[in-house]
Amino acid sequence: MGSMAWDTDATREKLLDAAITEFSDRGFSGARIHQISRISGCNRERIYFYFGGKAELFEAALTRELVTALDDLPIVGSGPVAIADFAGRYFDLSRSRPSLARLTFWEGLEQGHPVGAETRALRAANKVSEIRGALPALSEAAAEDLLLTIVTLCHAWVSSPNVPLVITGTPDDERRRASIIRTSELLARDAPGMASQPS
Amino acid sequence: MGSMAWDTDATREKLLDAAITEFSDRGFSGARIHQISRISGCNRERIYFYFGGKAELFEAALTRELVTALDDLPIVGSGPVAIADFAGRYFDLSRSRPSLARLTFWEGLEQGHPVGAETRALRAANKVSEIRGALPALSEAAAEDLLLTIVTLCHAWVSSPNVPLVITGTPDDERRRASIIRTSELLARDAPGMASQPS
DNA sequence: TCAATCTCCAAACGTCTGGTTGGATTTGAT
DNA sequence: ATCAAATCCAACCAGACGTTTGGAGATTGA
Repeated sequence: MGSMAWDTDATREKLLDAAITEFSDRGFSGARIHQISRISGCNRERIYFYFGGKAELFEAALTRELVTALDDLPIVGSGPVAIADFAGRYFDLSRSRPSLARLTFWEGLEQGHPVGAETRALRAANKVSEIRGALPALSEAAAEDLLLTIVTLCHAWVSSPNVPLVITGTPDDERRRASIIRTSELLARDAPGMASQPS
Repeated sequence: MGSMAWDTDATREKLLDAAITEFSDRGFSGARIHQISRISGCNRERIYFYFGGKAELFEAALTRELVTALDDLPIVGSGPVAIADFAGRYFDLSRSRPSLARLTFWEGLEQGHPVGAETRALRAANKVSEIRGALPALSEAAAEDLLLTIVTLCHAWVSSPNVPLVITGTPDDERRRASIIRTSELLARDAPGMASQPS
């Protein structure tokens, strides 16, 4: 009758959420299946039923978190300031959802091969197009380099806190945000026709 | 006098070298004590004799690799070009000894607290002074930000290859090197008092 | 209602892990 | 030759790990 069957989707979601948390905190090797089941409130066995194993769960968690990365961050307006604005919003996103940056680094350090490479490459390419739309003077390669620099700086800030700690003392979010924004703007301004370019 | 009984220092060194390799490759959780003993050629038990345990060996390996980081990389000359040159050499160093960058990220992601913080802070401060010596127009904070940006970009390039892969396709060392150098130079030029920047 | 099906869970399994131990073997000094 | 220290080695330990299993309880269709 009307009453709902088992809420199997909710179980999957709870497991995925817990997996994202645990894998983001401790990486693949450090994550514990027992801990994921504990914080999800589900039984350990459900992981194997729904996902197959630890490795597959890692992939599923990674996919879910990474694929939607650049989506909600359009570049509005045009010119270097629009790029700087985008960088600021990407910084804020990385700050508010550090699992994205951390999972990215875990993936690179532990796993090696990127999951969902095609999808991510596609979204990255779209973002590069957006950048070039806002900065027609930029070459394709320069736009890629710029996006890579912005993403790298934001990710590293949230996932590698001790380098900042050692260099600048107590980390200061606002200050770093301003620095990254400034860097992005300078790079955006550094286009052929606006200044002399490196070969 | 003369010759020593057993070359105990060599044993320590072999263990440390192997530990650096293994920890750099797989991180703390992923590294296997058995593997370290294997590639060092020493017995597993020697690790506990000399270092106490896995955690202490990790600290020792990290210390040895990180503390000497910025030492052999003086800033020669002055002006933005000197900074760009430094960035290029730091890039080359990171490329040729990736364990430095990787261990730094492992430390940040897994461990949290920086090992040898005081020593590293001191050397970083020295480097900041050097930068300011080459660029008197830069404020202390700006010099710190600049150093942090250079180090971050170089480290991330060698330890997080999939972001570049997804954004630019096949990674190109020379191209990235040029991009980081250009970024450093732009940042170095962006100082109060240098209102207009000729290239 | 009955039986089939699905979700969940507790317990168990086999393996691997970091770490320990005791003794055999090597080495240089005396 | 003898001694002591350094090393190796094999076995062992207890705990943690990822994974599997057997069945209990809930749900559904007839």
